[in-house]
Amino acid sequence: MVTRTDAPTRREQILQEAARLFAERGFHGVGVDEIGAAVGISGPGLYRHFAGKDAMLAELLVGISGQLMTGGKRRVAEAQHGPVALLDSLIEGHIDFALDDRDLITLHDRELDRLRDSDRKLVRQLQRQYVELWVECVRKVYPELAEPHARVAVHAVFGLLNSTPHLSRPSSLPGRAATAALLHKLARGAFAAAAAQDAPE
Amino acid sequence: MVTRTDAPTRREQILQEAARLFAERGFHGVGVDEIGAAVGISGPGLYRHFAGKDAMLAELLVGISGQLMTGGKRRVAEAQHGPVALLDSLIEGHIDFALDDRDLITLHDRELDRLRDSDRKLVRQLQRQYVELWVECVRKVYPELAEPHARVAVHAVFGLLNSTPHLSRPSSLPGRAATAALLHKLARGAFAAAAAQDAPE
DNA sequence: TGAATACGTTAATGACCGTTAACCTGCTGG
DNA sequence: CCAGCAGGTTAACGGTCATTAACGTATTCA
Repeated sequence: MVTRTDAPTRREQILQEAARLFAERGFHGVGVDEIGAAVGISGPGLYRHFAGKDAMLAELLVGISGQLMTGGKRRVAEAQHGPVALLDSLIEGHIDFALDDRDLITLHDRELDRLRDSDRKLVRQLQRQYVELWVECVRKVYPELAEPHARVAVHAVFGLLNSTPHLSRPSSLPGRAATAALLHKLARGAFAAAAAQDAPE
Repeated sequence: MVTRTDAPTRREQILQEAARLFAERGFHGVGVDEIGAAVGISGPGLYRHFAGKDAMLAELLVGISGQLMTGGKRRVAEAQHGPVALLDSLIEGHIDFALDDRDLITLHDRELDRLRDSDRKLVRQLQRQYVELWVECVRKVYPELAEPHARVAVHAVFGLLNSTPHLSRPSSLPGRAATAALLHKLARGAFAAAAAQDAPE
């Protein structure tokens, strides 16, 4: 992991606050004045940094799917201990993202339809590729699992891993590490069950 | 299941179309004129049936959580074959809902924050009770699972089961029955894995 | 019959909000 | 030293949109 020591640029501040607000109240539910206020400048000042409100959302969503996709590809490339270890690595990466960037995860599947056509296409393409990464890996681990089933299972596990934002604010959570471990087990268990032969009645 | 033979009232038509539109483009992304047009009347005509746009969303969300809660309680009351069968019954009920009322499931965790305080409180309370229903049942099936873990697992499984709206339109799905069966297996597998002792390295 | 009621209509109102215009200030490099 | 740019400001414009007003029509029923 690359840890940054330098201060975030104004642009980055804006993106972060915009992500928080969009996640809280929805894209249309937040005004540019509020986003400005959140970083200490006022409404129209944002236009020195972004072409418009849409552009902020686009940059956020493209950034998210790109990051997921990049991380996934890196893990695939670095895989040296077989498909099982790779699957664990993918799961771990996704969990880190879900736990550390709740706002982005929320936006990711909530505001996609508010994008311009071209941006939406790009994001969807990245998402699809990311899914394919997982599907391929899952099918190597569980060859008996038919492809359409594997795809549904992958989507379902994404839903499972992305469920953390729905938890009442980090209150009585078992602690970040324990939560991550639990989610990991849940995901692995789901895949394993999908692949298992139907149990006799 | 109670099957209705009589035609839906205008009110119900409106609610259904509003649900579809809200799910597609978000509460703030849909105008009252569009909702009206979807049922063949125009904008302000809706005010003969609802106090306002907010009221429609409120009725939808309260209805959803109420329905989930009622169905859950009924299943608990009817349970006669032990906790395992009850858990299966709860899972089955939730899957039916997720597959048959995609729009409502989508709204359910996307637009909650657009509600008036009192309505939001009511919905959240119903949701919490529904979760508790599940948590109790899960803990009977897996007594070794600590309560906070069970709660996280239940939320995660909801995310898993609610993932169907994210699937590209009912295209290459394995068919409704097969999808339901697969989701069921995934959910059971996830719970089982949560309860299993940590596997030795 | 005829009054009330249910269910629409179109036009107007008023608020909100994204965006642009016009203007200001301080730093920075030639 | 001053030109130019980066990064702000407030005020104004224009469109969208929920809601209300005012009005019409058919059905019901006493």
